[in-house]
Amino acid sequence: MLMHLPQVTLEHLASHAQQRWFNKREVVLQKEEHSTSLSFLLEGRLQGLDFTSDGREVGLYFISPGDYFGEVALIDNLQQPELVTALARSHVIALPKAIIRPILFGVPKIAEALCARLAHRLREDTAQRRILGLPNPLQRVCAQLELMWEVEGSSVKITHIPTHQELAIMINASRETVTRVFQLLQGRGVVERDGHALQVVQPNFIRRVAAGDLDVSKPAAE
Amino acid sequence: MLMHLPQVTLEHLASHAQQRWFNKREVVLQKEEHSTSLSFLLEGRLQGLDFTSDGREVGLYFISPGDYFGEVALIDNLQQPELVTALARSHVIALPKAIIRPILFGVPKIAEALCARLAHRLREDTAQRRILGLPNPLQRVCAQLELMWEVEGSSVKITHIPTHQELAIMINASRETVTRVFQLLQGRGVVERDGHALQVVQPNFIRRVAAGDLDVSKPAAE
DNA sequence: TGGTGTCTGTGATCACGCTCACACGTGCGC
DNA sequence: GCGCACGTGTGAGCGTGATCACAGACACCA
Repeated sequence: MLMHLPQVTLEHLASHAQQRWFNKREVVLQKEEHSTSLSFLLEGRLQGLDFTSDGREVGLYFISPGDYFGEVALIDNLQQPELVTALARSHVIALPKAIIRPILFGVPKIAEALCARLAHRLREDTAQRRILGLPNPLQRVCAQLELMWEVEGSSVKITHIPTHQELAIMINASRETVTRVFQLLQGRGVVERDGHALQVVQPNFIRRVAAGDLDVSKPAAE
Repeated sequence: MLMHLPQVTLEHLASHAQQRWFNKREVVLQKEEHSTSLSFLLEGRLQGLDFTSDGREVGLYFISPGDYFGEVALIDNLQQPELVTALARSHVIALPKAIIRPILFGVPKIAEALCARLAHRLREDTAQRRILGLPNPLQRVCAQLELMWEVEGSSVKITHIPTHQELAIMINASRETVTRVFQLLQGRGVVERDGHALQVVQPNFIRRVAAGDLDVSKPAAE
């Protein structure tokens, strides 16, 4: 996004940037706080979350290294709409609002990149909403995994796999149900736990379950 | 949004605009179509919707007169992410992409307004997602009504109330369940049907149910 | 006016997932 | 190393909302 800026501007930005490490479960952006900066995630994993009016957690999105966040409040000058917390120890760099905001709308190329980023987030939200339409938690877990995995050659994996609880609030399921789904998937050798990563051994199985093509109960195709 | 344009540009736009009426249930924007224009709703009501991978409908958002839509595909030059259909006979005006796009990023004020609009949609999506976190359909219906109602003095109402089916897909419930909820609300005099409008007689009741403060079963405060 | 299709209303059934309750494992900090 | 807290695993029970299958209401059009 910042690639279109002249060198001198970049140095200007860099001199005002604040970097900081956040521990797991630490709050990176507080909800309803007044926006003070635009933040970039360099390393780790964050989760945007919110609460229902009756107090239960709702997972909104994950943030991976390279993404920036906190744009919404920066753009409309209103309060931060949701909470952002660290799922793992994370390295964040923040550009003060006063420095970055004039640039966002001053340089057309940047404004366009910003719009593209917002459009992308809207598409992601829609994808997430589609998952929530799935009737049972098994399908939802699989669809969520499909959204998160990274393909490298023939290997499909998810690094920094969230906890069952963190997944559960993304897909409107209870923690126990997510656990049971993982038990099923691991039992069939569809996925394998590997420290903080999850190896997806049979991506097609996941895909078919998510699409509802596969009846779960019997067909253990051993 | 277009208020910042000079007169001559407005006339230029107007001369290329296409207006059209859509009947109820007609498709206004087809999913995965290539974007050709930016559209404005002048009159009526539209719904953005999508389908899960196993084929059921998912309601995403409602569009009211004065809103524009189809921006996402216009911005990122990809396919239209979701379907838009008419819930009632609707009047739509479309500006061809070739005409409007250069202006969007050429005029800083416009770019800023566009960003603000996208940020607003993200906030709305979050609000909708919050609703989906509510545990039971009664709460979700009430929360949805709260999102949609318009306050005018002491009267609270929803004009163009969607059908039960259209509401059901917004809040992940079955049509029958929505019907039963309305039966309950009408039976207690909380809301009243008035042709295509819905009078909200006791907004506080709705609010309290949505927040989970109210136990539904007994307290008919007659 | 009848006729057709879309909406709404309602009962009966049943499986599914939430909740609660508790045990186990394992990592992490001290 | 031990201890504690967090994450995971698992059972039993129960409520609730999806589903199916209709009946009735209403609106719109010929």
